[in-house]
Amino acid sequence: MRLYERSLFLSLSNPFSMKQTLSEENYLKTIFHIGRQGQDKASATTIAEALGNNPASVIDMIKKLVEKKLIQYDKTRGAKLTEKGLKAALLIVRKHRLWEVFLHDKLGYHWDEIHEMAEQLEHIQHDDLADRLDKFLGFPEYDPHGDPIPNSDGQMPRIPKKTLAEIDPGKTCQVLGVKDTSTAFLQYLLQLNIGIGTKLKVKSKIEFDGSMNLTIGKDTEVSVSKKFVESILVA
Amino acid sequence: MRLYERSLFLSLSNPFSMKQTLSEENYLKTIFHIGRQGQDKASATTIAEALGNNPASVIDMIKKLVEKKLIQYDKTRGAKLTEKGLKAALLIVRKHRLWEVFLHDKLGYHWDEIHEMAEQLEHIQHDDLADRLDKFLGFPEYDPHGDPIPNSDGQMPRIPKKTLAEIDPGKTCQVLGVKDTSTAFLQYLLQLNIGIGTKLKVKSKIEFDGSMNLTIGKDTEVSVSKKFVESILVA
DNA sequence: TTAAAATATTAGTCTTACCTAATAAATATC
DNA sequence: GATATTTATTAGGTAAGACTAATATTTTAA
Repeated sequence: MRLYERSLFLSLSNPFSMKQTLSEENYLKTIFHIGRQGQDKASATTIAEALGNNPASVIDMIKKLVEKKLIQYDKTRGAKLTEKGLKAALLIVRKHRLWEVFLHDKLGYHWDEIHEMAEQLEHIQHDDLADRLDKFLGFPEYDPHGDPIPNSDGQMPRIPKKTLAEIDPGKTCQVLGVKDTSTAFLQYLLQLNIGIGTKLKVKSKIEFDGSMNLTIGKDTEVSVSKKFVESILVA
Repeated sequence: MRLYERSLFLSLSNPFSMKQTLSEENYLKTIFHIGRQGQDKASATTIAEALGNNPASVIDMIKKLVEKKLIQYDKTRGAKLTEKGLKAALLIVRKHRLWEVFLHDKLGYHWDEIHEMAEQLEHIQHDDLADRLDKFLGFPEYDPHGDPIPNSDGQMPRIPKKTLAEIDPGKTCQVLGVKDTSTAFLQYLLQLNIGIGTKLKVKSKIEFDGSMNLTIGKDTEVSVSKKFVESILVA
């Protein structure tokens, strides 16, 4: 039996859930992502930074989302999604990642080109569009960046937690995903010919600055930074 | 050699064309559709009716579109797309119809369910998304309602002009498309089992009210109204 | 524990894209 | 051609969602 990250046995696409505006959806998604990063709390400032907005604007929206019972908010503890808000956020994430699979697998875009389009596509509203798309794509479990796709009940397979930084010298591992999905990083990976499934051998580790010497695939050798090795998920 | 409705040899997706807002796009699309219906001019009132807006709001937007050189406007002659506006409108129509093909052919939606989703999908912005989608779908020439899809140069195959109303009694014809894409009409057609390619035989024509008796396919007989026969395109 | 720094919040503005009500202009009808 | 009707336009207003500047509250650190 598969391990699931959480047990939320509610259909993400039930017709009773009220629709959110585009802006509300983006806030819910952001709060969801901050919450799941672990460390940070979803404070007004954190949310503002993530969205590139002013904290004052965030306060306005927080009031609106509390009003709509999509989040709980406490000045010191920050924002937290309610069951209803979580459901909405999971549906948006589900749609985002399914569309990324579509753009990558069906239209042939590279993984550094798909994020911006998926940001738009995730807001397309229709009762069973996500489910139809899911079926059409063959019920993928991970998106092209290795991020887990919530299923129609809001369940997500566990994400791999180990980063390349934790691999010992001499060992070989396989890329499962990335923690950083910025265009700059993805294009760098593309240039190095590293994608999901690529085998990496850790030649040596420099304790001084956390950098590593790697063998990519058969024989390409590169030296990469601490930041780099901490952004790659492996098994 | 194919006949094309117009000769506009400009790429619809050139990177110099400025982006429009969602609302601007909807106005351009509406003006395009009114212009191509033939009879009506795109007056403030006509546009307002088509969009379900107030004429006063339309005037505001007309000013904005004139300012942006997307339309020309004359109080008595109405609005007319400039070359730039036409290009923008054709791209929206192209995207709308391509997404309809996707929803119908790939996700298995019926033709009465796809319009609303395509209204959202047509606004997704990316340089070559339409072209990639076009290729993925096999360069379709018509959407699931029989409407022609502009190619990447803005060219469109001629649309069939003959309606069922023009077919003489005793003759058989084939459905090529519909002039009315309302849900009510499409669901009625679905119920009658009429789709693109369906063969219809005109049994008799009632001169009094323009209604007709038809044989659908092999043996189903129905009586349909004037409004009905004028909404079906045939060859 | 108290001052400095960081965060949260309020108040007031702005833009987009709508609206209503009132007025002006064009068209149609007698 | 004068009047009724329809259409166009202006003026002023609203809601969403952003902003800036000013103020209040927390948190951190001396």
